[in-house]
Amino acid sequence: MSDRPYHHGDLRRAILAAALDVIATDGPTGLSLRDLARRAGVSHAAPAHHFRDRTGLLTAIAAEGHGLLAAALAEAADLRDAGVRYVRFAREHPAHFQVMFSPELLRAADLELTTARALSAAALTDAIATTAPAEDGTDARLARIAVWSLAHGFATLLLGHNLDGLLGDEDPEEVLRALPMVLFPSV
Amino acid sequence: MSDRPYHHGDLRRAILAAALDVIATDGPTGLSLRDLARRAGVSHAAPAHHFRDRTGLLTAIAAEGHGLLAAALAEAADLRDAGVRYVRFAREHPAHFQVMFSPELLRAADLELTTARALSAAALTDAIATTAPAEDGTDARLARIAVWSLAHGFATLLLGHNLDGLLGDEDPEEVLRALPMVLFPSV
DNA sequence: GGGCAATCTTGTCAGTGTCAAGTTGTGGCC
DNA sequence: GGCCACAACTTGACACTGACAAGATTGCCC
Repeated sequence: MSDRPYHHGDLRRAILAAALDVIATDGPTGLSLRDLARRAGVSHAAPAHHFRDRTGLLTAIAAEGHGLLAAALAEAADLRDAGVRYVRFAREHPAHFQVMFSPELLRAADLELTTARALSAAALTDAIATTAPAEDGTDARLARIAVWSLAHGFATLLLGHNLDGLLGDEDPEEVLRALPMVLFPSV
Repeated sequence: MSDRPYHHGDLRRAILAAALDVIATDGPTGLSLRDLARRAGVSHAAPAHHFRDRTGLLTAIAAEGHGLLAAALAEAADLRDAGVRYVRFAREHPAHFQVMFSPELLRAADLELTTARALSAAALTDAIATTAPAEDGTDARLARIAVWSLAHGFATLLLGHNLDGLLGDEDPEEVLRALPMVLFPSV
C-alpha cells in the first residue's frame, strides 16, 4: 500500500523475529498474526503463506528452538555443564523455550519438529553417556530424567520469576551448580 | 431462553469446573468464555459477572490451585514426601498447575492470588524446615530451590508427555523418589 | 408487600484466525 | 530477449472471540 516493495525480502525471518519478541514478553497467548504482519509492514494474510497457521508459526519456532538447544548441549563438557547450558539456553531464548514445551500449541506430527526434537534429545543423552557411565549401577535413563527435571524445573521457575526472592543477586548458574549436592544428603 | 430458571444456582462453580475441564485437555489457549457460557446453559456475558475477565477467571483458578497445593504440602512427612506430593498435585490438578505457573495469564496484583501463593510457599518452606535443619551447613534456601526445581521440572515434563518414552510403565512417584540419589554421585 | 441489589440477558463493537480469489513480481527455459 | 509458471503478497469476506453498556428478572430483607 505504501512505497514498500511488493516483495518483502525475508518476510519469514522478519515474522519469526517479531514473534519471538512478542512471546518473550507477553507469552504465546499475546501473539497475533495480524499484529506481526503490521510490524513487518505487510498485509494481514501474508504470514499465512510462510507458516500456514498460527500453529504452524509456533511449530516452526519450537523446531528452531530444539535445533539451538541441541547445538548448545553438543558442546557440554560434562553432565553438570549440560544442565548449566540447558538453563542458559532457556534464559537466552525464553520464547523458544516456552513454546517448545507447550505441546497444545504445536503440530505434533510436523516432520521438521519431530526431527529437531530427536536431535536435542540425542544431545542430552550423549552428554550423559560421555560423563557418567553406569559404574555404580546407576541407570543412565534415570540420570537423564534427574538432570533434565532439575534443569528444566530450575529454568521454568526462573523464567516465571518464581525464584526472584530466593536468588537475590546471585548468579543463577552458580546456584544451579550447587543444587545436586544440596539435594542428596538431605533426602 | 429455554425452560431453565433465570438464576443458575451455582454458576461460578459450574464455570470453574468447565474451565478446568477444557484447560486440562486443550490448555489455557483453548479456553473461551463464550464456550463456557454455552456449556453452562447461560448467556455469553454471564461469566463476566463472576470473574470480570478472562484474566479474572484464570486468576481465580490459580488462587484455588495454590490453596489446594498448600493443603497437600501441609501433610508432608518429610522433604522427599513433599516432592512426591507436589508431583501428585500436578497430576491430579493439571489445569490448576498449568495456570498457576503462567504469570502472563494472571492478574499479578490480585489479593486472593497473592495470599494463596504465600500460603503454598510457606507450606513448602515448612516442609523443608521440619525435615532437614542445616546441620551440615546446608542452606535451607538452597534446599528449597533444589527440591522445588526437581519436583517442578519432573511434574512439568510429565504433564507435557516428555517422559512417556523414558518411564515406560513405571510409577512416576517411585521414579521421582529415586532421582536425588541418582543425581548426586554422577555430578 | 415494596424496594433493592445481585444475577443474568440482549445487543453491539473492535479485533482475530482462516479461507478464497485476485495481483504483482521473479526466475528459469526456450 | 520474451514468455510463462510459480512464488510472494493483497484484498475481501466470514465466523468467532472478549469486552462493554443497558435492560430484564429474581430472590431477599426490612
